[in-house]
Amino acid sequence: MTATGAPRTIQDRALRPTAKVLPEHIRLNNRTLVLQTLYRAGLQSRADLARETGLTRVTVSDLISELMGENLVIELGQRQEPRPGKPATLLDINRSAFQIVSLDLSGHTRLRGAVLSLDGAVLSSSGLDLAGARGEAAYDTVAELLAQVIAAATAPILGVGIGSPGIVDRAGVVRNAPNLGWRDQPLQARLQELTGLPVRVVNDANAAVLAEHSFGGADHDLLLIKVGHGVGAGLLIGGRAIFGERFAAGEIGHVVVGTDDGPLCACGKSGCLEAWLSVPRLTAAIHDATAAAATPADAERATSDILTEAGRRLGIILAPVVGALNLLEIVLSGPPELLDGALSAATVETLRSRTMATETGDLTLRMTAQGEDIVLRGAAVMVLSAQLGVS
Amino acid sequence: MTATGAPRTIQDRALRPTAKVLPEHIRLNNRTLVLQTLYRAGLQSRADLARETGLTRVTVSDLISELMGENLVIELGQRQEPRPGKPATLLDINRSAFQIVSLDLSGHTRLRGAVLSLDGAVLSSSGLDLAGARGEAAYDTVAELLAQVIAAATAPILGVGIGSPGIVDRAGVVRNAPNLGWRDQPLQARLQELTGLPVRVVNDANAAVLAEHSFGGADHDLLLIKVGHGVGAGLLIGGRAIFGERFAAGEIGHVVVGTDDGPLCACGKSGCLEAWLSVPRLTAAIHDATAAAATPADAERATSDILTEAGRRLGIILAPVVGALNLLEIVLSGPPELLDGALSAATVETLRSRTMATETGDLTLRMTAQGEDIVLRGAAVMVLSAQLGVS
DNA sequence: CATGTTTGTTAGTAAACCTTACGAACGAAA
DNA sequence: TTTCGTTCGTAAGGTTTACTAACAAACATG
Repeated sequence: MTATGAPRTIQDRALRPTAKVLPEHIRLNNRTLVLQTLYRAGLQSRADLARETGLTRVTVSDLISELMGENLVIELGQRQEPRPGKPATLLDINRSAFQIVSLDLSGHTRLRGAVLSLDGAVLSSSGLDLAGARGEAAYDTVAELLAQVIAAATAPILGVGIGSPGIVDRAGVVRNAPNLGWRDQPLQARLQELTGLPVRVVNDANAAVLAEHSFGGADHDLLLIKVGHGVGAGLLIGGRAIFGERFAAGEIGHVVVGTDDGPLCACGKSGCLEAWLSVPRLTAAIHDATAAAATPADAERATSDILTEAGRRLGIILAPVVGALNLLEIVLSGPPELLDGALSAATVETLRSRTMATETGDLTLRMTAQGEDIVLRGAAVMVLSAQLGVS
Repeated sequence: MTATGAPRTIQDRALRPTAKVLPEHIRLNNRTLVLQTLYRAGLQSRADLARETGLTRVTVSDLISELMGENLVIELGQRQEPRPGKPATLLDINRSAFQIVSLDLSGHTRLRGAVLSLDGAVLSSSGLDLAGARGEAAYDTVAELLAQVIAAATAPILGVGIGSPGIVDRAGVVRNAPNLGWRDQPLQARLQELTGLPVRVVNDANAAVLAEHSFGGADHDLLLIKVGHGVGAGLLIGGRAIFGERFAAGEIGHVVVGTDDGPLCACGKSGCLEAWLSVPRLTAAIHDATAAAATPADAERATSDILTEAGRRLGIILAPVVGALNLLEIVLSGPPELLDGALSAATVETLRSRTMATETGDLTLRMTAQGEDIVLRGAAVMVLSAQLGVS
């Protein structure tokens, strides 16, 4: 045989096969493919799904009957458009049959929880003050909030998604979360045991970037900067979240910015990003400047200067990341009154001036449209992805 | 049904299914799995492969007979170890049946080519001076070198791998390579047409990082910095190369370092990484300092200072990337007399001092062991991956 | 009212892996 | 020397999957 006759691999599908594949895995893949297609577009007939997925009508029918048996898909009557041929039976995900429970543990003092629809809409929400609880007390507070939210659900719960600050591994163990006083806290396993529901625990910034991807119309490569009590990042490359070898990807709060020192940080270093950009630092600086200002105009100018400098610092630290990953889309999440103005303008300006113009010409930086629910919705995406393969 | 009864997906296998799967895809996956297992470990029996892959002996036998029919696998007699039972028939990839042709176009003035074995060993190599050729003339030079190397092969050629400087897209079109005077040069398609062989063209730094991964024992997450006439990076996350949305990932040469200006760069900005770190800049600076030095000791001290500062600059620009991606392994490729000493020591020191110590404590930075053949071997990895699914 | 089109289903086929069973070849123990 | 248990590779038959082909139902249109 000739060399050119050497076989092509499924390289486009998965770079290297890491496990054997059996016929039943085919079924799972195609089943999920159909579910995903239905989830994204909604209201389609079996024939539509066949055309969209490339499967035959026969196979789609078979998969749909399986999904209907599990109450995941329902028929919604016949299509009304006047067309030749037998009218199509419209299908959709049974969007009201299940609900998702999400918790956001990233608030410095207050934990939030919500019941969400399968579409990611917040149906009801509640909160609980952490009241300085740490360690096991913090866990108890989380469990109490979770019980509250579960009780508020009005349909079977598909699963529980939780966005936690700190370093969270793939098994949902919170390796380190200083604010909650947790080290190696097996939150996912404990809550799964406690509730009997499927639970997924992820880092809050990673949850946020998933929400932006699924509900914010973001592209496959996306960097989300979450500014709050601390500063963290969530990174999506090729539609996949990046976790890092020690699950600490996105932990850029304590990376030093620039070569001219800067404010002292709680971690002991000078000029960390968090020392420039965290909400407490910014509000304190603005407060001080406003108090010292002679006129309202002076105060406004001083405020703008502070935000511009913070934005510039963010741009300085992001420039190498944007260059190395060739990122085109950056999203900011946090208080819009701080981020959405002089700060983000300075960040874009700094990024453009410090990277190759030809590559960053179409770089976009914007605020998230998800508002404060971004972590809750991202945690719901994790549940959808884990339970249905859909997102 | 209950929510917990909702089906699990193949999420661990592939985040979201993007295409239908047919029975024949199973075959391809398992066939590649067997080939890969054999490629990495070598000299195994069918029963060994069955145990290793999880497939049954029956299936492995069937796949092996298919692979033997394509001359990709051969039998090598019976295992000699005294064990109970029927002795095993040892198998291996037919490593001498095919060879790989690689080109490295990243040299500023000289193009290199080589014939490699399936194991990535350089069997013979040759070179051709670019002699200032640009555009179509540069293409002709590449084609001439390729013909030379192909003629030197002593077995059927599995494919041609090429590492090119500049921005290369997934189809092997060189979007922009200033040194060669190429814009939107469809190098892969042209050379494939010309030679009738499968051709893969990738960016030189991306090829290098693949070589380090496959032959250098590197982990799944890896950043390779290639220092030459310019400075580029290749990035591997989860064992997959990162290309970027505009295929410009790793183009960090013209990202500005620090907040204190720096040398003027050819691109017009001040303080670009390339202005600190490229080989021409370093050698010129060292030359000047040596000439100005009063004593050999002064010269040595000045040289060390220059290299230390360059290393510090590299550390400054890598710190945000290392933090954002939680990288633990960085490899340098380039002239060891410049990189392997004060420079890399300063880079590690700077990285440690500018990122979270707890996360970068086990960060390693080292020179590549691949030497100057790194791009050639990486290009060969591309061929192995594309043609056999093996690497 | 006949015709063509579209939908969803039924029946049968091909491909892939699996389980079960078997002969061949070997070491160890009776 | 013979018997037994082990291991290897192969053969036969079964299961799962999706495909092709064919068809009835339901509709629009000329």
